[in-house]
Amino acid sequence: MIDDLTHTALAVTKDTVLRILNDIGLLLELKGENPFKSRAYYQAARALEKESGDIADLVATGAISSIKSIGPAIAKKLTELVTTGRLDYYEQLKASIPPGCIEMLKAPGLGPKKIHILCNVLGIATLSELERACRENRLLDLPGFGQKTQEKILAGIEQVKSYRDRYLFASVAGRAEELTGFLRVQEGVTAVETAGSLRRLCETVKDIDVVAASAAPEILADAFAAMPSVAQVTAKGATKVSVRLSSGIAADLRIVSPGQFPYALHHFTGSKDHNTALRGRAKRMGFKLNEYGLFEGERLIHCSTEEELFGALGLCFIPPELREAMGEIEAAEGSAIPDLIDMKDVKGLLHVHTDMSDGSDSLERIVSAARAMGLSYIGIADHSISAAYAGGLSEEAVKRQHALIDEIMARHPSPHIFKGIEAEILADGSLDFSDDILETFDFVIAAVHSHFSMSAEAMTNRILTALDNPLTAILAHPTGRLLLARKPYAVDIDRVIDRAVEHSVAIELNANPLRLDLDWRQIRQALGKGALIAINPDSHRAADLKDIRFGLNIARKGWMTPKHCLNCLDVKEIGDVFSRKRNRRRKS
DNA sequence: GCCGTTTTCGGCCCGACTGTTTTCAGTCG
Repeated sequence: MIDDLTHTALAVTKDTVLRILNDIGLLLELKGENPFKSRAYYQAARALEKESGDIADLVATGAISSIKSIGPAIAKKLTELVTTGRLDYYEQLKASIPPGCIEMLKAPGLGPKKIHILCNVLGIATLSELERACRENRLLDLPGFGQKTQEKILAGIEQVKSYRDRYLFASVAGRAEELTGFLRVQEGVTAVETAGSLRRLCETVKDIDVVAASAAPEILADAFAAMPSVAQVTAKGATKVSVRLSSGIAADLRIVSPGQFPYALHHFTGSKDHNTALRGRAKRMGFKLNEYGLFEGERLIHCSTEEELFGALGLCFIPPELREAMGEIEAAEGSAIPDLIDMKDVKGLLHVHTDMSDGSDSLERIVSAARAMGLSYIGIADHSISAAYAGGLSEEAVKRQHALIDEIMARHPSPHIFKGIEAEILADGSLDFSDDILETFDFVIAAVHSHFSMSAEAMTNRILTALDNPLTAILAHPTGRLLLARKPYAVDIDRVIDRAVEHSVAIELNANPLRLDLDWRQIRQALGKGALIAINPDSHRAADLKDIRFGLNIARKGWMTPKHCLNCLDVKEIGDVFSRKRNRRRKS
């Protein structure tokens, strides 16, 4: 997806090349070009992604031309891009399409064809122009458009607008680290921390909040405002500097004295509701709490860390991710803050795609990545036969994959490879492979990927039916949401959780930074009902196994401990869990 | 734009749904 059209090529990495190829595909679609031409660019990106070699070497040696799906035209463009750092064709293409048209793609129900018509017939170039045209009923006369379409587009625009100026945690966390790294080495600085929703590990964030302690605040404020990544300084004073970075996100720096740092860090971490509750507690204890300190009358109660601040209020330390006014203060009072799950507790990863369906890395590469991460097992789960769009596995392909897994395990016993499948939950709740086939897997993940617009009642019954299948071990991404892009489908999640608990089906916490589904609020709810959660990467590249960290963030935010997590079981224990599933089917 | 034992042109992965049509195009996953 095009999110940064101001790209100026510096070092051309493989990721940049892939992004540009995909952008070209998208731009060609928006121009109304031959759809197979744009598909050729998407295919070239996919093919290149699977190549392990360095992109510069592939170009230098001419090996780029021998990659299937990269013909003479694309090879020439890639050579220009890698050797000069710029691709003229791409720049011209970008310049020929209003950025507003690209934003329109984010509205559900609007695709390249319709956008092409809107731009060329009505001359619409921005989202607000499109909104006005809808309200003036100007879409009704266009070929292929009607009342319903116009209403759907209007609803889509509302959705896009509501997501504007929000960012995925994963796309911001790295930038925040760069920023704090830069600030830490400035003159006079004694402490720097990210605060706000980012520190609370929220799934999406509005801006980057940073708190710094410095003996020389003016120098730090100047340095921050002058960072190369700053596009615009929106406010600048002695204690607060606000900027907009060239990537579009806003960043706020608060500068305090070293002695004020723990109070300010706590204050700017929030949440607002947590702060309100904590201030109330302080007041009842005869104190006053604000960003500058904890006071008894005029006297500052000295705290050099957040731990000491909580201690002064009769509480044990509350991890930032729990500060949502959801019972953490009461828990901290009774020293009942749980020992939250961590990467060190994770023994293996399930729900991993390979290049046999829509992943881009081979099984061997994924297994060696898992080995390098120190995992003791990995659970392969490619798409099943009905997921045609994702290269779902046929029965024959399943047999081939199982033979390959046996062969790899014979050579390398560790990590252990569990044979799984991400089976489609069809509209009636049945799974798309027969139970006889499903039984040949170690575990079955059941997933909804179609028919999203059912009624809540129908969707709930559909999922309950899938949970009733004795072979279902895990329910994938239970609400189907895509953060900042698609709302969850209508479903009674309470009943789903109850049934999953009843049948000992683990509920997935999908760690893909776009999904993070089940939501952390519902995780907490599920844990209360005794649910077991599987934190799954749903990875499509070997490198994406590391996305597990985003899932762990959300798990912690949902008060999860290792005992709540399926993949914190060791290889023997989880193998037993899977065996019991298959035995239950044989008995039933 | 890519590909090829159907080989230099003509096809390229597909099924369901929706809204628009009166047999189909666009979108989605």
